[in-house]
Amino acid sequence: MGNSQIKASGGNSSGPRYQELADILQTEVESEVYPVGTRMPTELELCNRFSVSRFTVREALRRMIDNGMILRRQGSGTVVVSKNPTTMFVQKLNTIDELLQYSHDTQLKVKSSSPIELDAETAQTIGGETGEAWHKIESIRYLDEKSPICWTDVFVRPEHRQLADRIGEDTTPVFMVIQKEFNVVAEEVTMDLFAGSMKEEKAWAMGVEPGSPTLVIVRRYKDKNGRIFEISVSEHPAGRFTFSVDLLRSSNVD
Amino acid sequence: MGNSQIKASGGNSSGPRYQELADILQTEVESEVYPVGTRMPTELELCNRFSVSRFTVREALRRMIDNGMILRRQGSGTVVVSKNPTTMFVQKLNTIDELLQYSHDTQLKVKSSSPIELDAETAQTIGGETGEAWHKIESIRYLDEKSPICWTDVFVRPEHRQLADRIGEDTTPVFMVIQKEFNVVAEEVTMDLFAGSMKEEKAWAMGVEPGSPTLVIVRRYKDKNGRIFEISVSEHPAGRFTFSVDLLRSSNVD
DNA sequence: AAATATAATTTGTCTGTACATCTTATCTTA
DNA sequence: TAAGATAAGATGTACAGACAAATTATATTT
Repeated sequence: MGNSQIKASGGNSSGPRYQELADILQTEVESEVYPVGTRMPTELELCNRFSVSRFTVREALRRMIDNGMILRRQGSGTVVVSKNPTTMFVQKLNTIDELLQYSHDTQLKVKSSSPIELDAETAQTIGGETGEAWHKIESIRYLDEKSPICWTDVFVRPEHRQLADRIGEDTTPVFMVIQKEFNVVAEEVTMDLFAGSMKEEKAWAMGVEPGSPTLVIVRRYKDKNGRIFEISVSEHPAGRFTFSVDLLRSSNVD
Repeated sequence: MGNSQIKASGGNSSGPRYQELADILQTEVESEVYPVGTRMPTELELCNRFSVSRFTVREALRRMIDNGMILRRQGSGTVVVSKNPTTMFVQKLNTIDELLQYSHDTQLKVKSSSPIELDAETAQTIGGETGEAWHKIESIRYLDEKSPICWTDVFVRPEHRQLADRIGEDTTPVFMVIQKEFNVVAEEVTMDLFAGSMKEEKAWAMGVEPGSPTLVIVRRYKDKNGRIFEISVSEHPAGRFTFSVDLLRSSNVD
């Protein structure tokens, strides 16, 4: 009748029961009692083994899902996918344009806009195929009239070239414009950051000596099929821009 | 006796009931029925209002916790902390040393180790107070015998200076050594990346021309009290190191 | 009036039951 | 034998009840 227990938390030692259970199961996965790739016991089996209710078992397993050790599918069962708990640090972004990290009142001015086929060097840096057809938009980002922050080359798919006109109208990031206009969603964004030196033709526009140090940031935006729909290459002269990453230890890791 | 319901999922339309409920409450938070800073109704009140069990309510609220809209404290209640669901992109790190992004077989060789008081310039770059007492460890990271990757200055608290001897013994990252030896945990890691140029005294050690471009990475490790227990400043000559960030759109955002 | 004890409130943990839904194995039939 | 229907098994959703633990409000005492 659902009221046979005497004390809810019979736990004598530390925290809640499901946490104890999660710890035990976690240890067992680590020591390969349940090797990666195999199936874990069913909920009912765990209930019997530990003499707890399904709630407690599920609560324990939920924690193991959160740190990426197991994977569950309705009807099927529970499979071990990783020996050691993943996701130790998480970077949270509150708004979508924290991705770019430029203050909201910077402005992008388009210098040129033309279709290109990737040469070997460009293909290398942006991570594409040589000869691939893209549309290249050269632009400069300004803090105000006379303060250029960075030179940015934006590469978009030829079928999206018409958005070049829209850039600079407001402060909306380019990939946001694409998302809205062409109904694609950035599921994954990859960023590469490395040091470089400014080439002559860009140097004068940025007001620095040719060959002076720059922070290069390459951003690749992928849709849900893994297809890259935008690549941007930004070159920041030394002293004008700092890229910050803030990582928090994920709380749901014990 | 706990068996009065006829159908478990009375949901006529779409998904599970708790998801519907979460959607409704989410909309209400967005439209400021429950403004940020105020308290949401109690579980029991929500149970009555929607004629559902506590399970369903808690399951709905769990989702709102996950996307950072609400915050709950036992005994107290539920407070709204954000109007719009946060965490749009999440960076997952599988292992703790993915933070450093050096392949596991690189080696750190200590050049010098001495106590210092921060001068104005150093205080600025590492984000500390001028005159503060730290222990500075100068080192170089090598891929192999003759291939230096970067110059790294590590700053640790004076009380942790003895670990300087341990560095380079194995491939364990410095902050991991501190965590083990002194029982502190890195709850937050902040990284700043920017462009710089290599100073003369370091340039010859790295085998590059003085003033050549570098990628500078400043890492700050904080414990649970927000106290910084390690700072490292790494300077990578151009072409030897790329820092990559991979962001995934968080799934639990509807 | 201030400090302390008590009660009420609210979320957290836990059990038991029941049915839904998806998956997989088994059996049946063409 | 292969395709399709059936049954069994596993996880998902949902209900109701009970006690635990933390917080807050109330009453009591000094």
